[in-house]
Amino acid sequence: MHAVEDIDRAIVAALTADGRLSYTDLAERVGLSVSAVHQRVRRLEQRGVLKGYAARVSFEALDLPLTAFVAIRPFDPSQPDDAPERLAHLPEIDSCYSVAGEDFYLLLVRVAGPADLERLLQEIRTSANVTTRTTVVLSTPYEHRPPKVDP
Amino acid sequence: MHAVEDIDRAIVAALTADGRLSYTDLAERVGLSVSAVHQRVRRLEQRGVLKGYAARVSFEALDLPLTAFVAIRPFDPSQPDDAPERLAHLPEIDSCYSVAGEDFYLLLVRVAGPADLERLLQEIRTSANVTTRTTVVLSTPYEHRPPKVDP
DNA sequence: CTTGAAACGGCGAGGGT
DNA sequence: ACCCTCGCCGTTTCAAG
Repeated sequence: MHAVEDIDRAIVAALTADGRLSYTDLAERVGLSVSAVHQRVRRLEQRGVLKGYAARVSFEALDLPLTAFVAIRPFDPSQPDDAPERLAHLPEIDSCYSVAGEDFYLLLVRVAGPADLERLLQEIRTSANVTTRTTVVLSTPYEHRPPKVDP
Repeated sequence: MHAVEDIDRAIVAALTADGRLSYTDLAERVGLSVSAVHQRVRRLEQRGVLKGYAARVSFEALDLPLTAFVAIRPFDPSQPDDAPERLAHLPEIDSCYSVAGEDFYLLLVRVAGPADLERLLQEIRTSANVTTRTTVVLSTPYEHRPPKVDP
């Protein structure tokens, strides 16, 4: 997978900050014609550099004000480790990271409150046969910042 | 901030999965006219339920293949705790969570490789006067899944 | 990469239930 | 209050140079 350079980086940076930018705006921002920009975006998409577009939502507004990290490790390490697939059906799980260190996976979860968190933890433990260690998020100073692409 | 319900939930779910859906597609998906959907989306945006739109990028393609979690706590807990602001200038930091538990903050960072991670950790320690405990991410089974909004 | 032209979608006005 | 139809205009998209 090749690196991205020059104008493409500017396009990626702009779309990362505002995924709904029109090709017209994008074109005058990078100094090319609309068609040229359109073509570059399509190439970036089919190369997998741009993987898609998503709306940013307020989890508070969706009644999911409680965020937590859940570190998990297998109850029986000799069994096959398929925790991610076993947990994929739980919509409260935002992300699943396989990590080095004491734990096997780190989950980022979003729930309505402590009661739902308790229910979710029990569900995680029984679904994947794992133990959990949970860290509650108190506030989020910032999240999902656009990566630097200009250097 | 009120809860979101019925049709609005469907709109949010659709835009979370594809932030570039046209109002035409959105309209036939939720069974309303284009104008009605457009109006609802604008209300959701100005109520802050929809906070914006962003392109999803491949961090590998951007030469940031190494992800890690960095737990930090102040070297001197008696000093004012302004770590988030002190670290905000570092573009490698994707997210900053204030957490309960042994640590003060949990950072999600993305870098090009171990050498850059080392540099970043030194920068974090000196910028915010903190100690760090780093967990390297080996792989990411899934990330940023759309929240459930249908029930 | 650019121009140019056709098709499409965004977006507001006005009226109806 | 909410929704629909209608029409204008900007945007997307493709063909040709």
